[in-house]
Amino acid sequence: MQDIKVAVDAVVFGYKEETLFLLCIKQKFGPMADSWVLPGGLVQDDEPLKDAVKRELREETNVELEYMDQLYTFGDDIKRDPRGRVIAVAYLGLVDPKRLELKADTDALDAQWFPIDALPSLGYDHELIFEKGLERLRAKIHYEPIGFDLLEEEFFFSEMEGLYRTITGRAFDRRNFRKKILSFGFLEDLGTFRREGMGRPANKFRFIEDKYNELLAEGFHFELKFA
Amino acid sequence: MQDIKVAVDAVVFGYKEETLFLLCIKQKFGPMADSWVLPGGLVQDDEPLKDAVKRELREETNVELEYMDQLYTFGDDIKRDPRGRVIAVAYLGLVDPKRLELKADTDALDAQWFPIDALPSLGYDHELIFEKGLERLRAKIHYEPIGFDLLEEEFFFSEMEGLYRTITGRAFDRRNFRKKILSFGFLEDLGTFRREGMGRPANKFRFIEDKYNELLAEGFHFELKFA
DNA sequence: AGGTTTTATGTATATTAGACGTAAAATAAT
DNA sequence: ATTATTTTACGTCTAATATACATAAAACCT
Repeated sequence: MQDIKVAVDAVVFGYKEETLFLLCIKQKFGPMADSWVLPGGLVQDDEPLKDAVKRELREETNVELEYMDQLYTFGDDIKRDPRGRVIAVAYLGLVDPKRLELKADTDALDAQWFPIDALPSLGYDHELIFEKGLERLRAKIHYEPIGFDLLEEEFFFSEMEGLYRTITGRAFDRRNFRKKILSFGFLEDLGTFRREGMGRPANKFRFIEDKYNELLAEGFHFELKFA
Repeated sequence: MQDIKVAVDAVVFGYKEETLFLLCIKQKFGPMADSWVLPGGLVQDDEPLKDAVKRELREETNVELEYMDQLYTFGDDIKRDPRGRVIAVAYLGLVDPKRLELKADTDALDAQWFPIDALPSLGYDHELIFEKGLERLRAKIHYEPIGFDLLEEEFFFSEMEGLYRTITGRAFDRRNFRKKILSFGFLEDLGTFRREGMGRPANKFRFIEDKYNELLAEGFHFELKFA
């Protein structure tokens, strides 16, 4: 008779002011009580995996995410959980943190965004899971338009630029970047807006998902390189 | 108390003469006895996931694969297994079928390669898993040099061409394809060999993994497009 | 009014992708 | 044995794309 437990964990990234954040909770119960860990927990017998992550995320952080991507299943290390054999199916989520009201809910002592270069030490093997999530994010940014999930619905081009610079860690030419993105044709130009501070006013843009899907159907292939 | 079982399944592709093959077994026991399914089975309590797939593959088909890639974890459909809640961690493997001696081993009635466009109907949700594997294979062929796992150690360029034509389903220019691949610099030219049948004798080539890894370290990025 | 900052747009050049031409080395046909 | 046919090998020209770089416009600051 098999005795293996199945858990789900969420690697949720947020972006704000040139910084990437990871969503963490302080655990209330169990062997890692008072440690920071990724949101997550055991799957219920009659619950699809993807519903389980969403539920845990809601219960522990009050964050609602309509869509998360399956990231990786961690099950090679027999002792990754001190309580016994547990495999974890990890999911990757992206949000603009301004859209969400964070609060430690029923199942957690605290919930907080940490800048990824100033993380607390994480319990279990969750640093490994985080690393895998970051790696995936950095890969995906090149071939899927996921950046828009991390920005506000309406954004200035320089904000998008900053996001890509932050995630890739590379400097690139603003003008060529803008030209490239606009050439895709899935951004709507919302016209000029005053910005706080100095400089010429800038145009805001919005990602048109329908247009993107239409392009995909025509064989379009999103791709960005940052030499 | 959670009651979920954990299984592993293997999507193993082989290539021969312009055809892609899928490795299947005829199940001996259980609700799917006498059905064709993917090799796989329940994970043992003290067994890493990756060891479990390799073990099942060996026990059921006599196939030894040193490396398999995690593909996807199937756990959203509560009733994917009629015996109860089972989630399956699927792995993707690639081999040159000529290198392996196939035989139904202890745990299977039969083991066989099927051309992917002439598959028997598969038990459980294994057609779904196969589809996911095929999709991943077709994606990977564009950005990782996985083709060489499916070819013999030493191969003619036209064989590689046929493989890429088969997997992508597209015609492309032989001359430009060859030029592109050779420009990468990870193939060793083994000189000219007589071929059976007509035509000018051709050079054999070999994939130099060390050279490829060296290139990766220098920032090289494998990429092929088939417009 | 002149300097600074940020945005908007354009152009010239280098690099790469794609289309295509032809010769060489083997077998097959007459 | 000479000529076609098949397959490979190698090269060239052109179009498309990426990269580097120039300049003007619109705001704020002094």
